[in-house]
Amino acid sequence: MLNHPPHVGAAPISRLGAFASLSEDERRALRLASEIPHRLAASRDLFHAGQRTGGSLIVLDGWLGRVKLFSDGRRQILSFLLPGDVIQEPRTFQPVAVSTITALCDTILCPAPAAEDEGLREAYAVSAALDEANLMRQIARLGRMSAYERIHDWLFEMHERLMLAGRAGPDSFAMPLTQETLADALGLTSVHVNRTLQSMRRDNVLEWRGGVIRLKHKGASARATGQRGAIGTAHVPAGTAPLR
Amino acid sequence: MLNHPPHVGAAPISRLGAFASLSEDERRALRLASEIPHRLAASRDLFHAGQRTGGSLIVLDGWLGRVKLFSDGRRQILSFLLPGDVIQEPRTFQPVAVSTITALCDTILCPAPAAEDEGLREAYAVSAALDEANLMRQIARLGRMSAYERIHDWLFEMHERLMLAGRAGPDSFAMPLTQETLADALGLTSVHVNRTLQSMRRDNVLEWRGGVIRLKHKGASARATGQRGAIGTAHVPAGTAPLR
DNA sequence: CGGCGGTTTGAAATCTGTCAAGCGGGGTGG
DNA sequence: CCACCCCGCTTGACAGATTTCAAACCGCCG
Repeated sequence: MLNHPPHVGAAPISRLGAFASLSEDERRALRLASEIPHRLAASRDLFHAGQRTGGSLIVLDGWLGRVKLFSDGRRQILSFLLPGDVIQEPRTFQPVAVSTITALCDTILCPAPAAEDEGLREAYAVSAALDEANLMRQIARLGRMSAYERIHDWLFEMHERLMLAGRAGPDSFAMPLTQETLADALGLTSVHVNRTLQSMRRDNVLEWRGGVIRLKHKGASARATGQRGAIGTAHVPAGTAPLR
Repeated sequence: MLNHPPHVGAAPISRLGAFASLSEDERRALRLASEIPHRLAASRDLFHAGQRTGGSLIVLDGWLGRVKLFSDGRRQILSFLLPGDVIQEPRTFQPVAVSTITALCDTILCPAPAAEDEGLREAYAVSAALDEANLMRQIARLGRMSAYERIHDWLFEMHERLMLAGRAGPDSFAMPLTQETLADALGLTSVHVNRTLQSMRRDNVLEWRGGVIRLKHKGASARATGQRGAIGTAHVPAGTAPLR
């Protein structure tokens, strides 16, 4: 019982319930599923060990990442899986797995109840659509944003998503990742992530202490790196606004 | 009849047929659908005009791109839609459209036949799975590859995909895009794309004349930009290999 | 206390972007 | 038919962002 915080099971209901109205049966199914949690220690791979569960999974606690490793050691985190997120069962015909799913810190997962009814079915569909939108957001981030903008945009995405799962305060959230991991997600170097974070602290955009990030000026927008002219003056790019 | 080359209708059957075995009925449905083509002129948006077709579409000819525009003019092409590719009907509950689909050159589309049978259903599913894999490949490309590697990897992806649609030779394909467009896809500047292409020509990696790209050394791997050491010595990163 | 992982800092190298100008082909209109 | 223009490709010089390499610092745990 004390194994994990009491609210762990709440994330899926909070998130999926925000996507579609769930029947009492469906909520119960989610609650039941969360009673049979699987633990995955930091830096362990999902699906690599024999732990094929034969179905989709839901993240109850901790962060996972879809990771692509290069043969020379470079690493790119393609996407993050946060509490409440659904990990779809890998399709059998899927072309050779392009990526692995790795626990970025200690995590807890549970099986995703089958969508026998309307509510869950829709919730899963919305969840999948959001996942895809987030992949695209990640592409835009890597392709056209400066380091400063990338970090800023990423922090807000994480905050929005954690809010959905009921895992974030109005302007803060627990950040379990290392700067190096962040760098692997944003296509940067840990050194540069560090420097950029410092400049954000100087700009009074955020605080990061004791594993908790606090975003300031929630309304205000980001300042572009050090760039000048057309780009430098202001704003987070359009469409970077809240996704839902 | 002479409106468009005779083989235009072949792309969908070639590509989807490679994903699942299609019944004669299904092939006929595809052939029939391609008889009612919609044209979309270069730089026009899909779904923006009133041309909601009420269903999914298939690309018969030309290239489209899923594009994200920033308020300050920056542009990122998130993904490409080539002949034979399926454009899924935008879901109604989809969070505000993050992207637009734009014709990158003159294109021809046709409605996608409903998947009433096993074959097409699976073909569409595989197609969607591949699309997702390609999004991830794009993320890895933007996040961890040098300009030289990005272009190289991208060219090979296009070649592989065009092969599926029967639209590429064993080592060449028609390239309808401008270097500027390529830059918007790879998160680079047209100037830098130009210089990098030249260095690839010097390295005898490719030829690009008269709108046709010829890839040399198909087997051989890329040389990293000008980097030295661990990375510079060689190879396209692992997993960059053919997807299927 | 020593070691370890993660964070900071500094200085220099390199990649990529910016600005600006020239070149070249293809199409259009006179 | 030719002048002209527009667009896309090229080139050069330079500025700026990000990486690389190396070392120091810090909190924490055994």
